[in-house]
Amino acid sequence: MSADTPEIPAPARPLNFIEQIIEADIASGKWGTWTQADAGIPAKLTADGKEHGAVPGPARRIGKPRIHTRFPPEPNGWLHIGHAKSICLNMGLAARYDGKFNLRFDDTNPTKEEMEYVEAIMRDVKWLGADYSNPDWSGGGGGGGGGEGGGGGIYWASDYFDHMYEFAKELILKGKAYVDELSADEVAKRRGTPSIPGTSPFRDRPPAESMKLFREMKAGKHPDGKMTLRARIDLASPNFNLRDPVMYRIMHAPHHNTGTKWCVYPMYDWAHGLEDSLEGITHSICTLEFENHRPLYDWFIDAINEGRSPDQQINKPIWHSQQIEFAKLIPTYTILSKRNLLKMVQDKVVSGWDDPRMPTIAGSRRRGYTPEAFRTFCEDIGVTKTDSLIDIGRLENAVREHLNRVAPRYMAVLRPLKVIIDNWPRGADGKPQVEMLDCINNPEDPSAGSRKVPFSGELYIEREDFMEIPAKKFFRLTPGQEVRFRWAYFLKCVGCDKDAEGNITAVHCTYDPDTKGGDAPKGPDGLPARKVKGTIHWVSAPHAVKAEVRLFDRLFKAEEPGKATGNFMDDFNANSLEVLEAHLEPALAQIKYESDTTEGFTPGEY
RNA sequence: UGGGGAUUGGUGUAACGGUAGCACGAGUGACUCUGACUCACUUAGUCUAGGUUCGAAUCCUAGAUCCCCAACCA
Repeated sequence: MSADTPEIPAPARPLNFIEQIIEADIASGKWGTWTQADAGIPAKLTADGKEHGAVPGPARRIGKPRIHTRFPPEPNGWLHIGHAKSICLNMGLAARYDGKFNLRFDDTNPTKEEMEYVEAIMRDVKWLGADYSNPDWSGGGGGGGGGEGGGGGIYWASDYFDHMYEFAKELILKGKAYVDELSADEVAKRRGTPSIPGTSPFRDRPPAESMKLFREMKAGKHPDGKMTLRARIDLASPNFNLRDPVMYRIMHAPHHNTGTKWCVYPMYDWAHGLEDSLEGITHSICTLEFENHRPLYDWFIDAINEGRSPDQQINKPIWHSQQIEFAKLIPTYTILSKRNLLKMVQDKVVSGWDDPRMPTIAGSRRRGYTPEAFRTFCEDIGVTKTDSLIDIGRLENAVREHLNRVAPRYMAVLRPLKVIIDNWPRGADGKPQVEMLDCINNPEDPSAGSRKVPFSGELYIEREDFMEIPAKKFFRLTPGQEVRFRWAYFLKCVGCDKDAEGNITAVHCTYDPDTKGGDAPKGPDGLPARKVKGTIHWVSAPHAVKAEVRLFDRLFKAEEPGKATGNFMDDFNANSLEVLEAHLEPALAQIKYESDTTEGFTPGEY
């Protein structure tokens, strides 16, 4: 990174529309540059009330265009793969422009939120690669060589409740907000229609009176639902979000962060822009359904800033972030709405939010998916404003592609069929001799090395790797055909045993000692003397370690569950889980029991 | 019905008045210590109808279809 060349990495693909906006912003200098003061993590109060000091940002960031994104989940459920798209987008932008990325909990509704979710979310965001707490975090990662990003820190909407309350009082004083005593039902009735304006008898209440009532609301003098604070905007607006939206409602409910300090809680529209503003977010990226809220987002900030001037010592204008909307992820063969995922967990049709079949990030992790795969996938599907249905196979492709590159290979037999090598040497006790063979761990990666695996005269192979009467183009084991047992020997099938019902119970083979290691003997020309068309995997029967293996199918049979009937459970796939007793090679079994990182492979865990 | 968005091969996404390209899928072939992977080739598209222009996916007009909005949810 030299001083005189642009820092922004060359795009590996066309810029998406948000990047185009950002490039234009940078060109115009819209958001200014990072200063010594704001390049790191500011001093703030943490959730437990303790203040921690400012953490300085890296020197390299100072003077560069200011790009600051955030991921603002409500902690009311576990993160799913749709959130992964948003996280990858936001942290990717921060990384690309060497800006900052905040994780912020949008915890404005204590009746729906729980610390269990907070912890799960932190785990998942971190796992995806966003080191939000490190001011000098280098995002982007290896391989593709992304830029360096910045951890902006972890934030809570609830930490801003005091600020929000003060701003609300300002709006009341300006006549831009009033306390309304209509019940929820009455508000709904009086909301009007697209052509008929809404009404409220309290709309012209004097500011002083609203102020008194608002203080009483905060002081806990009124029960839930008795009154609200509403923004005084436009009861005739064709955009219903502007028909005097509620800013505060009364909720006598304890909050995981603020305890019982508050009994009035801010609504999303009032809170969200302020959260972005207080954190100095430049680009507030959200999904398409908030497009109708953008005028309101802007209205609130403008309303606060009205009458403020940059020249003043205090009461300077507050930061005004830019909201940008993109289409959320809609994958095939699953559902993503938290409400429905919660229902599946509560109804126990899955084992929990992290059930490996769930479309959650935690479920994906247990299933063996990798963060790299998610990032590749998100790059692959792009960012647009078009509602598009994404084939879930594309995510699975990304996973396979990554795993194919890095995963060590072991052998396991899921549906065993015994193979007996008739000419394999046996000891005096009749037991087959054992030979330790070298098996390559990953043909794609020589540095992964090899392992020793026992081989003997009695093996297991997959049932489907043998056919007594072969189908056309069947290159595996069948009477008279020679195949390679991976990394072992060429074996030729000479027949099979059957039980009284005619089921095949064992296959008999002979082996060729000259093919040890799985290579055909070389002819005089130095080339292999003969070839086999098939290679199959195996485990040694006397050494095989038994394990329970769970095979996961898609949770839903339909491409778009619930589309036809409206009830997504109608498309639930009852056969989504198959439990097998499998036979593993000892090396694999060892790996499994030793490792606590290969969650998706631990026998007996599921 | 009112407001806000969207529409390019089977799917996803570029092209921002100047050759409709890329990826996935599919098909064919080659290669292969798993028929996987990899590689090569092929396949197929601008919602409709008008208009402006030398030239339109792109600009204009009209229409069609889909998504979002009338929680004291986010």
